[in-house]
Amino acid sequence: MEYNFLRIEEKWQKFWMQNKVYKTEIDESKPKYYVLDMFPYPSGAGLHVGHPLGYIASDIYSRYKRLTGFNVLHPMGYDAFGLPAEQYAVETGQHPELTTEKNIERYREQLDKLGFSFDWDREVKTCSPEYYKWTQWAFIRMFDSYYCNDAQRARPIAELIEVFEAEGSLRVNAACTETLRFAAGEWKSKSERERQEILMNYRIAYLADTMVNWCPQLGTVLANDEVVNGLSERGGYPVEQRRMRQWCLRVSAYAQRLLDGLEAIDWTESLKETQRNWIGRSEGAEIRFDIVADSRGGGSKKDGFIRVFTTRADTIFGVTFMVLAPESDYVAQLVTPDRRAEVDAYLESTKRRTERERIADRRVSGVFTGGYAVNPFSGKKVPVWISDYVLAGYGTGAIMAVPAHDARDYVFARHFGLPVIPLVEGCDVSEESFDAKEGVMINSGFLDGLTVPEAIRRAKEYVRENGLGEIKVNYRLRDAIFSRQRYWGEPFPIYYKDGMPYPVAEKDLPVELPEVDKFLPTESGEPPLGRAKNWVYSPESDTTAYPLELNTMPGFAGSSAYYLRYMDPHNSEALVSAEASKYWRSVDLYVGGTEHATGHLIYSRFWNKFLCDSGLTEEDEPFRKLVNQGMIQGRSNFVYRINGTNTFVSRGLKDGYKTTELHADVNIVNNDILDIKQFRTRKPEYETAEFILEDGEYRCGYGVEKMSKSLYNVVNPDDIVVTYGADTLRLYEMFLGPLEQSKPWDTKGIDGVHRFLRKFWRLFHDEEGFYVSDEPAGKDELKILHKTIKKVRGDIESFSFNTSVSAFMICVNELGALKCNRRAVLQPLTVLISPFAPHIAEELWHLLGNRTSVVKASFPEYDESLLVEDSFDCPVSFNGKTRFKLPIPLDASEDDIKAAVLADPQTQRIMKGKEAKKIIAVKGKIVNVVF
RNA sequence: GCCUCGGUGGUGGAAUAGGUAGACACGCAGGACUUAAAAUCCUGUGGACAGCGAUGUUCAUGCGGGUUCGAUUCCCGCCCGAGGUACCA
Repeated sequence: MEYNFLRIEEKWQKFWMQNKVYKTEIDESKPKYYVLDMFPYPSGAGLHVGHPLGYIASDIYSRYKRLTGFNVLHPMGYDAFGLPAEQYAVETGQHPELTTEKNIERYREQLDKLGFSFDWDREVKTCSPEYYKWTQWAFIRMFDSYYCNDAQRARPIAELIEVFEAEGSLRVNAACTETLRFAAGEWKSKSERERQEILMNYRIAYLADTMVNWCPQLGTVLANDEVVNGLSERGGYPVEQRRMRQWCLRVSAYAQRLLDGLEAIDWTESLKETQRNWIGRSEGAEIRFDIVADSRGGGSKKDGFIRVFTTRADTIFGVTFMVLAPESDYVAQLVTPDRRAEVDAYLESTKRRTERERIADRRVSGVFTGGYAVNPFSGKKVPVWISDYVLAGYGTGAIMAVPAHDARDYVFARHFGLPVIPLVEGCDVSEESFDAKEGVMINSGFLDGLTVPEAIRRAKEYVRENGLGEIKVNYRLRDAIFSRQRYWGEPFPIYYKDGMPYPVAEKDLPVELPEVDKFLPTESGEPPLGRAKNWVYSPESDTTAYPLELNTMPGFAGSSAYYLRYMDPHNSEALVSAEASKYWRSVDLYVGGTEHATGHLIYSRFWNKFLCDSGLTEEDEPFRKLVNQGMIQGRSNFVYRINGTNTFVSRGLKDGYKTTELHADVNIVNNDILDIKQFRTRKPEYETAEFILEDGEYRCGYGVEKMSKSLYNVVNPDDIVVTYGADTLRLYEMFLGPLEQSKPWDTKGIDGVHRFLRKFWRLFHDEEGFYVSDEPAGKDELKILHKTIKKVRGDIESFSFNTSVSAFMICVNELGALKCNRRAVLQPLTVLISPFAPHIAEELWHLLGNRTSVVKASFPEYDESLLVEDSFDCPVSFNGKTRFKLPIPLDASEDDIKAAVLADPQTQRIMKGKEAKKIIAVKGKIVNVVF
């Protein structure tokens, strides 16, 4: 009987669905295990063979865990809000909900063909109101919370109000935008609006005027991780800096916890490192430089000093000037009247440059303010400049410049002819700065003679002891900008009263996305929600219709807590019930791509920590172990058209001609040989094409590129499933190489895996049909089986699925050679392979006479005693080089082994009568003779 | 620039505690079955040299050193590739 994979796969997919074989419930009698895939954004292009790679791996692991006695939660859903659907809507007028729904259907169809063991009853879609109700709910919790630095956790904002009422803000140590100082009496005398403004300074979800990444083409602001090299991640449009009032999340309050949390989780070192870089902790000192009074500009109103942050307090004696960011508040204090015109011109010119231009064009620019400040260590007066190489958003937006020991300051100093004072003995600063933290200090007063690390420590102590500033830790991580001027996203549960935002009552959630006539901004420049009719809210006992927020939430809002919702997806009372949260706790294994390292994976960890502070989640970290699957790239094929003709020349002959390289659809190329007949049908102009062949064939060139429609290298999983079956596709994707590694898809190797499945099938069949023998298994057969069980168990635990597939192939080849058809061997082997190739396993499992699904079986154990040999083919080496193998009894002593080796005629031939100087015998491993 | 991970046959890749380098598969070559093709099965397959031959010799895991009886594996210094990050003070 033939292996009819199409019939088998259809049959069992139907069976699994109808019987809800993969439905999961809380079961206290079993240990839980939570396996999660990063849910996909359902794009219009559908899945290509690269997408399911991670899903296959996680499915294998889930099935394995189930077979080893775990209650496995393995859900799937859709990250359904997003820009492409909205842009498509703008172009076509179709509601994004419709296109999204259509795409989801298509995704589901494709996924269903691959035999995944998802519990589809738990499906979530971020765009459904039942789901985003809880995104909105979490946002309100953040709005109603502040971060207490003493307790290192979020607390209700009501507690903060109590403190303000009792004693004012002086003893409050909370994460905030600006440190405010007021007494209880002052608080009490403030108006409602003033109080709300003060509280906004502390809320974890807060509204603030900040510098944001504004993308004019997209008409929206973007978070830092959505900007790559000054261009928008989506679309690649220029991004500029703008000051706007936006919702933000106080992620920076969690910087240290996000950093510390990395220690305890099982992620790859490189991913942790990426996050550490992104968080960017640096230890240093914040030092005050007094502004020289008579140089002060007219606009001086407050402090009279400039704060700077530095990690190199030791270099303070080398400060020859200071620099302010153009957007810095200090600018107004320092500009002298005679410099005003020039400074204004400079500020104007920097404002016009986009971030991209600043990066691309690093020419030195700057302007002197006319003002001076005093070095608190040396008492020396230094000029204060403005330049766009200092960033407003990091540290204090002002720096002390030490040109001798900082490359950027050096370039600036040389350009404007400012002095450079070397501070390290023997360093040469004639050509470039000396940035290394090594050497012995000079020209540095009381720091002279200390090494650099000693000097850093000493200088920081001096700052603290003399009240010149404070020792401080700075983070690069900024608060997340949480507003988007878009339609297709979660609406904010916020309304405005007297210009101040208030949260919608919990009972009125979700605030559903309203209908609009067009998905574009309004004529007055408001976001698309400005077009909605009746977009207002009336809180209880107030009949006034207050306007609702016009912005929507960004893409990462919906993906930040979806793993919690899967635990209890239909709960209308809570994001997740206490019972479900206590049982499932957190994700044990998370599989997905690295591209989310500084986006989703930071936001999710932040979101989870916030919910954990409120007692809603059990674990501080959401994803205990994370595996990054590599990208499957496309393998493109090329044809070479001779310039100015319609003649195509084969790869091997193309060097004789001037040709243009064109993509050929990989689906009409086999082993790099072009199907000319099909090629002619692809484009009208190809119909009459001529070909210069080699050996009667047209050979294509190839290259590895991203898998994309426009490059004609997309391979569709549906096509593979039809020709080879889902089990073959699953095995082949795993066989392709290590999971974490990126690799090009090349269909030609798939035959080997398909052949293996047919051989496997044949073990259970003779000419008549299904036949297995009930005779006891032979020793050799059991040994093959148990060797494979041991190998596959180890491989799955370490995610080395590629070598498991090899182990299966070896096993089936060896059993085939023995003509093994014993049930005692084939039954456990069926269970063993079922995580990888579930359809064929299920079919064989039933043919073997089992009534239940193979999912309910137990993963086979191996018997070590069967694997032990009584003798061992010991490799014998001479001077480290292995020459032959000698069977040696395992119980032989080392002396016996040495004697046996020396007595062997082959040894005598190789040594040609020479004396052995030394013999090393490692039992069970090797013998090495040195002569 | 800094950080992380890699570099093994014609190709994808094995070698999961320093111990037979190249498992398994693709491709290729030869053979069997077949009127033929497909499918299937068998054999060979890192390079060089020697031999009719079984076989033997020798070189090989990016390059150069080191530790070791023995290094793809550990250490030092380079080269190359991929990814992350970058006026972050």
